[in-house]
Amino acid sequence: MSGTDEAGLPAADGGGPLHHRVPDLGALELLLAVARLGSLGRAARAQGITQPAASSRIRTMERQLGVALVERSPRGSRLTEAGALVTDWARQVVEAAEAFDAGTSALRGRRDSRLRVAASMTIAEYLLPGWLVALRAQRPGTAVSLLAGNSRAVAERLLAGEADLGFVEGLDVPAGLDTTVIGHDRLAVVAAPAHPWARRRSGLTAAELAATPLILRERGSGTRQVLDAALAGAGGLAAPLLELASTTAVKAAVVSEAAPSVLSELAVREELTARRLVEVPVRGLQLGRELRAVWPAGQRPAGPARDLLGLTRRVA
Amino acid sequence: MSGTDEAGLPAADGGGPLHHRVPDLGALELLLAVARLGSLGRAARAQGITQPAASSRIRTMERQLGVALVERSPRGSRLTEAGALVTDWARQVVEAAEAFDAGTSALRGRRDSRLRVAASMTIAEYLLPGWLVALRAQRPGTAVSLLAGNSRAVAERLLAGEADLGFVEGLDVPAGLDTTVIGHDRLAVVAAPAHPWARRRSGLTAAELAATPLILRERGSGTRQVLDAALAGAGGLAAPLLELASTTAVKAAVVSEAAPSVLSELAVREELTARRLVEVPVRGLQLGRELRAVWPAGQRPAGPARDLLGLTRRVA
DNA sequence: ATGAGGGCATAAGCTGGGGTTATGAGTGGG
DNA sequence: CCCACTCATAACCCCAGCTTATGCCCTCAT
Repeated sequence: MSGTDEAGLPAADGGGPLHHRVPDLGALELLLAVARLGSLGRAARAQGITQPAASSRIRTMERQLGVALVERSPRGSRLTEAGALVTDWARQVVEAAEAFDAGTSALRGRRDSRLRVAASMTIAEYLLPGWLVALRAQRPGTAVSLLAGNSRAVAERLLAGEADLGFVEGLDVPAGLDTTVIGHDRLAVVAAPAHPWARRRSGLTAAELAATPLILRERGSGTRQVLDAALAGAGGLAAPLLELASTTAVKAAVVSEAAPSVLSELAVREELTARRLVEVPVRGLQLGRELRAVWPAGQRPAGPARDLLGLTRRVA
Repeated sequence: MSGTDEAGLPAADGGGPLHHRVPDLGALELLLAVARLGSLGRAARAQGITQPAASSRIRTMERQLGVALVERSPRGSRLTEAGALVTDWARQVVEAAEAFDAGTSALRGRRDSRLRVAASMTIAEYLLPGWLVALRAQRPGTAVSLLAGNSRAVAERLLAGEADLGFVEGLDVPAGLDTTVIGHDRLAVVAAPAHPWARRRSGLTAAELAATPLILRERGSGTRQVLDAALAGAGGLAAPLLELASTTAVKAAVVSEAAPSVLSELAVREELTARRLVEVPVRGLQLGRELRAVWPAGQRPAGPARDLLGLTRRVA
């Protein structure tokens, strides 16, 4: 796939595979329950297991992590100081798992679901799972099905009556659809921290960016489309150094190949805060784009589609 | 703890406990390996298991999710379209788990670690794990120990020689320490989507905010400190409606109790994109604060401390 | 005082998911 | 045409995590 080869670099983390050093989801959920409920027994009941099971599980986790997490007393259990910290990190994992669950559930429900959503890749990857978690919290019964594709595919599904609500990023508003802006995204020029551009506080010029071979998604992706348009005035985009199929492959290539790329802000948020990637400012270039909800012209969204639309307004 | 009671509301998600519907970390890692390496067998070897085990595991996962993830052929395996999407969501979970691992490893290493870091709560919760993952990727051998506390505690540790590098947010630069700004954070006024403030596009005035009883962290937290200072000119902060010990408890209370709060942008990023919370703009109020690295005056960071410092520059 | 009740720990026993080895069957390149 | 690679199936094994059954400790109300 990309330039990264697993056999070559042994995972780059500290020791064996991750799941030997991280408790499983059940244990993390249990820990959250203990934090919330203040007692192993109650937490156990909440998780549908017995108290000894919970006790043992927490103990195992403490041994595995080498840290005391809960302070047991005859009147209940409270989190240790370290336990509070661990619990917060655990919550991040559980929330990611919830998003995973929401996303995959939507993927499973094929035609029969009550709300059929079609979304572009970036939105499906980074935004939709969060929305679905929120939707589920608000309207627990709603069954959602998801179809991911580019703008054209989304439009086709909607017009064919095979989807109730769509989400696209990009500049074009497909014909025959009504639309509303739900937020904004921005493309960011990113480079590995070791790349010369990473030190440029002053920023690039648009011409400089246009002249540099980049690592990019393949032509036709929404991201690529916006970039092409933005750089049309600056001499047009240089031939890409590498064209890859997935955003993730691009990110991996940027990190390792030491060539820059342009990616959605949403896609690189994590990498930027962890400094695996660095954003390079570009002077005088508009790389913003609108995130839009779309639906068949005239058919104002109702029912679950309306609920979801309400949730997504004014993001980013 | 807060207003949320598990016995009352049954978890608010779709069905049974999460870990019955989400594959465990091992399976997710395996899926990522398959995506990266293009073959079940290679992925298996990379994970240190045998090919049949990998085969069975992926198959189990496909049954569990009800979606075909990989397309098997005699020349390898490629991801399905759905599989690519699932893999991306899986990656988010695995990355959260990596952060968990990095954080807890640091917590475990007590005194003997080579790099001893002291950090304020917000930074320890939301930023440090990501940095540690990056550090580990860059300098695999580094053993880090972590101590979390408020600004004063961080300063004490550094001055006592019990920590090599510290991170604080807030306005005060503790005496006897050298410091550099590594980024900026911003406090955000947040409310539940149902709260009247959530509809205010025009924004609040500072006086309005000051006059409203909020849900807050207890006095002494860095967040609270900044807020007090910022509202001193606007008549001072009203008596809080509720004072809670952890950021998470505050978030939960905001969602359920329908009273607003003021929290670090870092802490509510997830909730904002999922619209579990809504940010309310405030006119003419400076709620930014600097994130600073600190170390004992004169002792310029060297070795691993220098590495970590290099990683964290210019975040947010 | 003293029992009732909630909270945690320990012990013994079962079960199944996930691992292994061994093998077979399909496909494309030399 | 056979080798080298892929994946699937089968038979077996093991231990993580569950259960039930107990006991101790502490607190609070009678």
